[in-house]
Amino acid sequence: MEKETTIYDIARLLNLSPATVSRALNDHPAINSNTKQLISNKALEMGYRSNTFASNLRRQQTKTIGVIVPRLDSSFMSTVLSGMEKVANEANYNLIISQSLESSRKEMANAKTMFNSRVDGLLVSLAADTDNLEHFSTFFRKGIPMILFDRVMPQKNCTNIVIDNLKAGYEATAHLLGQGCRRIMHVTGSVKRNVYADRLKGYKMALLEHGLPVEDELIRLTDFTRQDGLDVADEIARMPSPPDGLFVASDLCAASCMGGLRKNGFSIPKDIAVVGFNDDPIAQLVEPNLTTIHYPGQEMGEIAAQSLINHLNGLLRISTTNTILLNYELIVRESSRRV
Amino acid sequence: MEKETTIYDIARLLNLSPATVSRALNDHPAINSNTKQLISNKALEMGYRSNTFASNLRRQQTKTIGVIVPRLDSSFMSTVLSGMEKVANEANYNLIISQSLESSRKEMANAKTMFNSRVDGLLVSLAADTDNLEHFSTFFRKGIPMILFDRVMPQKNCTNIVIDNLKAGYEATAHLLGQGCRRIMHVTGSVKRNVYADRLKGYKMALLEHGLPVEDELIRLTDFTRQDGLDVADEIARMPSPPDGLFVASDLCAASCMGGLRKNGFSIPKDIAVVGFNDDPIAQLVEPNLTTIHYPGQEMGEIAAQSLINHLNGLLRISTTNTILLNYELIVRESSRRV
DNA sequence: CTGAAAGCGCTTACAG
DNA sequence: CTGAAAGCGCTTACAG
Repeated sequence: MEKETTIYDIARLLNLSPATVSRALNDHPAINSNTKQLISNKALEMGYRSNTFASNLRRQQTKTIGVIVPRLDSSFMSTVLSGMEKVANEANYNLIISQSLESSRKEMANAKTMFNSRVDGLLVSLAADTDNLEHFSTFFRKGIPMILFDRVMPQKNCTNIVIDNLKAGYEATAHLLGQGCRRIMHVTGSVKRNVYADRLKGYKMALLEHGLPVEDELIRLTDFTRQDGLDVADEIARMPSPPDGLFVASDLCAASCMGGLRKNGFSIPKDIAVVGFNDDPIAQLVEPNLTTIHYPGQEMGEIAAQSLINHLNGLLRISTTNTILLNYELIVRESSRRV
Repeated sequence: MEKETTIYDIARLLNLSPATVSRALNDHPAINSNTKQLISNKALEMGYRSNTFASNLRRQQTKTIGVIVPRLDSSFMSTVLSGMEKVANEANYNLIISQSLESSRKEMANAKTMFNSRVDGLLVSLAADTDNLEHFSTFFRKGIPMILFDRVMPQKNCTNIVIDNLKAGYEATAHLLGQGCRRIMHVTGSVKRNVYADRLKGYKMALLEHGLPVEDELIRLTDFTRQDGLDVADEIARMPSPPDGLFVASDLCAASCMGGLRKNGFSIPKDIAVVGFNDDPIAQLVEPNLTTIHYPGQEMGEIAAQSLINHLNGLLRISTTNTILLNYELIVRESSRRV
């Protein structure tokens, strides 16, 4: 194992001071450009690589961003992370990624780990049962910036990055109404989370606007598991007057529900039209293809990471009222096309 | 922003030396247990957090593991990463994750970044078109350990973690034969990759063993895209004597192919029985449910990370011949059940 | 069982 | 435009 070259080695060989070498390597304006050239050539030649730890220790920053997500193994989250990775990479930041597995307790533990890793900033999407942001107070006190994305919560000095879930929920429901549905069921998740609460509100708003009643019987709170989808299908089959439209706030769950409905003899979209949410790959793989809301995961990840990095570089302040809304899109496929 | 407490602060308040505080905090055996107690209480009280950068700089290690995968947004890879994260987290290692997007060029760039980040070790699954491991030679030279998983390549001093893809491919094909199929098509990916080459070998072996010919017309090399699946379905529909069995080395592609086949009037499994690979969630969401090979992603991630960490801690040497084989399982569902 | 001292590799305020 | 010097916060060989 060969020894690492340091700026001292370069300095010695070039009869310069380590200070000058350091400045040149960091493209400091005060250094003569010939000297810079000389130094960077030598550095290359000697296979020099900067020691991040020494630099971080000295600069008192880590060049690391912490990411806490509910789960890693979802198609949506993968695209988000992919976007974050891209941006962070380009800006020479590293990502520390951890998952809360939808548990507030694990989220707290993760926050603690991130704190001890001294991340420069935090990118968080909340677990299903998180009630408040108390466990992030250590970050707020230290002035470490945090951005919430997708599953957010209003918080002073904390940018929220979301789509307009209310409007999306409204559009999904309105679409079903436009296809002639008059009795629409909505399957959603924990209403502690903005994403589900807002979609539900949008659903209700669409119904009311069309003079239809909001019936508790037609609203199901689930965990979006495969089994939940099947259960909902069975329930529907047992109902005296089953719904003719179904809006599920998750594609995966919508897909399993469609399977269950078919087993129960329902024809989709004839008997019951279905709309999902997220535009996961699954939407185009089930039969009939699933109508859904396209959710810009990659973009959301990129924007979240970029905003945080801009803030860290002083290029953008994360202020009190800062909410970034991304565009979504209703994508109509066969599962809901009736007219 | 309050100042960070350091071991000097603790030492001063306790009238001890920083050396003793450092040792106590690291649970050094030579330190009196009362002193340890005293120090750790004080540290807690003062909200002390160890500075990893100073420690890493001094110890000349980074406590960081680099991970390079073909893509982040696959269901299989998510579970692998989830397993790695779990193990790394417990062992106080951080993960730097990057994706090659199936490109050998990007994989080289990633390797370079990892090298400059001075990762303690590397966990890699190869891109589709990678021909050799030259771009990792800097790591080999420096003695930085590397473990290959899933898409591997034989390499001195490099553990490979895989399932027996040949046997799995054989079983998938033998299962179709057992269901009465006599003309089986195989859709696979880049045969540069062991996973696809081996499954193909298994497929051929099963055919030969049953006295059936291996026909080039029945072997398709694809990228496993949705479109590839549809194209294969269309090709099948145009064949004078279409296959009665289909083994696709990817669930996602198998699913889109099933959709295409149905559009072309094929009934599954009656006209054509289908087997996929990986046991992605999609397998249980398509109709009919997809027979597939269950692939232990989470476990693979855990074992890869654990092996690397054990090696770094000197608990296990990654030796020349080290290949870890994980168990897989053929899961029979409706897409292939004919008897 | 505890301490003094050196050093890991950088960066930067200060001086010239 | 360049340098000398201090310091970031830890760890550890050596000494006692």
